[in-house]
Amino acid sequence: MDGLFSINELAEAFDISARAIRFYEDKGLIAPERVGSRRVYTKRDRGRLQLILRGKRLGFSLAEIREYLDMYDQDPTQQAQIRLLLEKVSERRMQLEQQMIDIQDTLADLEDIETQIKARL
Amino acid sequence: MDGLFSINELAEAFDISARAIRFYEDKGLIAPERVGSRRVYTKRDRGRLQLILRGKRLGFSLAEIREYLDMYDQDPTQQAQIRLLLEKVSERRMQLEQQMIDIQDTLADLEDIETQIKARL
DNA sequence: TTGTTAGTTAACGTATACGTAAAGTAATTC
DNA sequence: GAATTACTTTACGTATACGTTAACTAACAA
Repeated sequence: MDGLFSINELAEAFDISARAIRFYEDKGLIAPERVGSRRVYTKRDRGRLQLILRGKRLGFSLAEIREYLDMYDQDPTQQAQIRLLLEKVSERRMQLEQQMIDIQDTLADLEDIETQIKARL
Repeated sequence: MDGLFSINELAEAFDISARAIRFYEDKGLIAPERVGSRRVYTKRDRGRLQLILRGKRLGFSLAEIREYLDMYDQDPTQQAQIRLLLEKVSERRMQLEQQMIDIQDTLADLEDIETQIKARL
């Protein structure tokens, strides 16, 4: 309630499994404090998790996401790394644009099929 | 030259490996004729391959793509299946829209970082 | 004290989509 | 005829991202 979360609270909030969250920890993407053996997540941890999930939706691998998170943690003046990220995002945008075209093509195909069906009625 | 292609011609044309094309055949997505033991692809096979690759770009699994290809082959008046496909495509569109938002958010973050970097100079 | 709930670690299992030898064949070139 | 090119099948290997037991612990309730 005071800005701290349990693993299951976060899992529910983001609609992922607790197992997944532990897996991200195994891979070094997130590192919550412990109270005894239990994981306790701060607001900042929560933000990191959100970044992880966004990265995933963008199609990046966990290894890539880890690099970017590390980058965020370190000196933000490392322009070379920022440029690398910008490039990756740019690549992803191009893929997205291709996907939009694919979607449009597919929808056009579906319309053709529908038209044919209706013509038969 | 007369509308027939070898596996490597198709591989080169679509910038994928011949191994991938054989794999799609293994999975029942495509079934080229044989001349002796060698695969020979018609224009229609080529069209199927294009559909396969489009499906992949759209994020569908080979198993799903196979279903849709089978659907194309069968009686196109099976409206229930057409509706299923329309639904799937609609789902994908929603995912795409979320991705667009993710991209925009990420770009906004990157701009913030760039701004901070420039402020330090 | 005995559940019950909520968490933990460890480790093997799974699905997808190919990559990568290995070993063989068929047709063409020298 | 030997070599080269272009294929072929078979089959094991690989990476990613978790799922799924299994077995245990700590805290609180009945």
